[in-house]
Amino acid sequence: MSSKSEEVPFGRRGTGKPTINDVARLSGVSKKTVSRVINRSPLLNDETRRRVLEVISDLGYVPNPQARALALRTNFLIGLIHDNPNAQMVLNVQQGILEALQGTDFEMIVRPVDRGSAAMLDDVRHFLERQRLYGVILLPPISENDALARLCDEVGCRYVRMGSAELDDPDHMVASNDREAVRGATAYLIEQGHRSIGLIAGPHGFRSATERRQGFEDALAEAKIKLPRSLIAEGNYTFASGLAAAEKLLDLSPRPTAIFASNDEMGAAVVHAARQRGIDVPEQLSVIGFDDTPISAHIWPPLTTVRWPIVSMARSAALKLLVSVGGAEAEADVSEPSMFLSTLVKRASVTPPKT
Amino acid sequence: MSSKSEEVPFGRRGTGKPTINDVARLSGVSKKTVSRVINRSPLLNDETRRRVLEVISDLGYVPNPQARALALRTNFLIGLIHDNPNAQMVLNVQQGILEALQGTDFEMIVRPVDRGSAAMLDDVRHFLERQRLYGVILLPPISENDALARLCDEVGCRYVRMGSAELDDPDHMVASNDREAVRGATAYLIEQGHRSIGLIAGPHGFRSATERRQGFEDALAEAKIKLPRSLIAEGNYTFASGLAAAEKLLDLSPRPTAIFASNDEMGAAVVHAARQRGIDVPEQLSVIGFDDTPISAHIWPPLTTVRWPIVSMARSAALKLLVSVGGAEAEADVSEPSMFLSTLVKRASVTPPKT
DNA sequence: TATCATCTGGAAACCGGTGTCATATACGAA
DNA sequence: TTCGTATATGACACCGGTTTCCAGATGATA
Repeated sequence: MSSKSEEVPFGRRGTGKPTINDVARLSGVSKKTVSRVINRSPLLNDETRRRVLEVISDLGYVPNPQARALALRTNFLIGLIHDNPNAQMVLNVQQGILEALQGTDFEMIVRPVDRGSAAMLDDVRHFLERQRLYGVILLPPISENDALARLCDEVGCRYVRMGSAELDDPDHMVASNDREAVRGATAYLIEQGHRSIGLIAGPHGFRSATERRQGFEDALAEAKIKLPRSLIAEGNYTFASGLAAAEKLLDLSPRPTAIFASNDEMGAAVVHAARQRGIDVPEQLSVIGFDDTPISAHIWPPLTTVRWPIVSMARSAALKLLVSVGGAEAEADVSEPSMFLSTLVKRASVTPPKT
Repeated sequence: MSSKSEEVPFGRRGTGKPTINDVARLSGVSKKTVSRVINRSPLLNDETRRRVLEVISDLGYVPNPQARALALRTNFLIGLIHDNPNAQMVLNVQQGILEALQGTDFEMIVRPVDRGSAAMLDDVRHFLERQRLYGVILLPPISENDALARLCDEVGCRYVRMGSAELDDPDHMVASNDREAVRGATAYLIEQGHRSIGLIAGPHGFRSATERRQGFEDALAEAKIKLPRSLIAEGNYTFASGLAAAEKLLDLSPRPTAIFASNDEMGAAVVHAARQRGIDVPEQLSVIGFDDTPISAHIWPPLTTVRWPIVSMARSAALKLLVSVGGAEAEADVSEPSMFLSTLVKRASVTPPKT
């Protein structure tokens, strides 16, 4: 004994857990039958099923996910691939996914990626090929990358993209109607009497940015309001970039009486910049954000914003992936919705302009 | 063909990937030898190793993690168990863990739990037993639950607890010196001339709350300042609870000239409540928060706060779990640090009192 | 040169499930 | 009574690695 082993000991640990063989032996059936019970095969004798279930329950038997993963050539993990800098949004998405996974055997694995990196696609490919995930959910903005979606197809990994507009066929997509929502929010500002409205757009090349900008322009066009280019500033969804953009707009003269920011971080930055300049919000400047993340309710004044149903979208995305599982449950073939509507949340940051 | 299969088709998908057998055949050695190469066994002929590595590289062979997990009786997943409501903090922890896992074969799996639920421990036990995680990281506040740590021991799962004070032996713990940090922050307020300082404490029963409160009391005691109970209000780390607590303190008369909030959310709430009452921060009220989450820099005025090195702590926690892996690397036995120091970040929310 | 310890590498079992296919029983029809 | 035919179950190989155990090769020592 204690003969020095050839190999490094690594992670070995004994496990005293009951296996499918134990269950089979004790209930006097074969492994395969136990497997059938576990997988809810419809071809079983009720009496047999009952007996096996009883033994399973007595033993506290739990099937080994690793063994299943090996045999089925896919594990029970849903991956979340994202490069989103907004913590609240990422966490909301995680929450939505986990809600969907609740009660199933699936778990969630998180994988941030670096859009900037040239090796990004290779990294993801390596990741997907190694892990043999059941499926992945792509969070914007990286979800807008078509090459990534193609890659998933290529390696045979199910995927659902979350987005601000249609990106793909509904089976692979969950989206919100950003354009229409922003149109509505902007129209609200116009209703209130604003005519000089600034836009802090999202970064160039982002679908969400384009959609929101178009919604903004739609509303102005409807009201036949001209939009000088100077009233559009670009940010990249961070507070800091929003600050810079806000400063540009607030230094204009005449100054816009309202600003629509393409997300709450940048909206909060507008409020911040205004305060630094002694401009009162909302008395002298109305502000609307987008997302309805907690920050919008926590700053003063609380931000009027567009509520983006991100948790529901994420839940739906995860459920889309799981469809075709469930087997026996046959949870009706009510397919998950693919399009979600955003709504305007009116808070204190908007009033009619003084003029 | 198309004979209706007995079983549900489930997740099967063909995989055309090279296996260890292919590698063995092509390089003219046995599976075991390939396995030795992969696991960096020191007992190999260099020539053999070279040849095998070449074939591996040619084939683009990647070992199947599911098969390894089955054989080794542990997978390559690190779990993050948390019940923390602060998105930024959870994400920071995820970031730290992922930094540590970078370049290894490990992935991170996230598991939020509900402290309130009576079934919490059973849920976690089930989760750990099923998944056979390599190890888990426990985030506060749930990390302070000793029963949870015992449970990990019991099911044979490595764990590291993150905390605000020593919770356990250093092998299972990464902590910060909250008490001393808060003492310093409070001393700073006292230096500035404040004598009537309010505290918004964390929720009763939380270690972090106790530590921070004690640090606060330490500083006052050192300066021989009496602390009436009315100057202490309790929140539960959320913005809303901070608002209620702040209102209580701000309605006092005489009103405190400074408030220490046990986290940034509640600190931001103090600023918010002050503004609602027309109290100027920092002219009429100084505020200090804790954590240095982004919100502290984004509100106006930016919050002086205690920087909690949460990313480093999380990274260190993950590295602690991975110790004993690495095998050949033998990355020196420099053990990961267990205690981290928090530092005061001075921003605009503190000035000497006017009086 | 004979002997023994040390390397090196292979065959086969194993981890714990699943698929395929064959078989045994039950039952209705010819 | 004799066949299908459907239902219920089992034997066995397989997923892709790791480990045990053993044997041949090598080199040092007597």
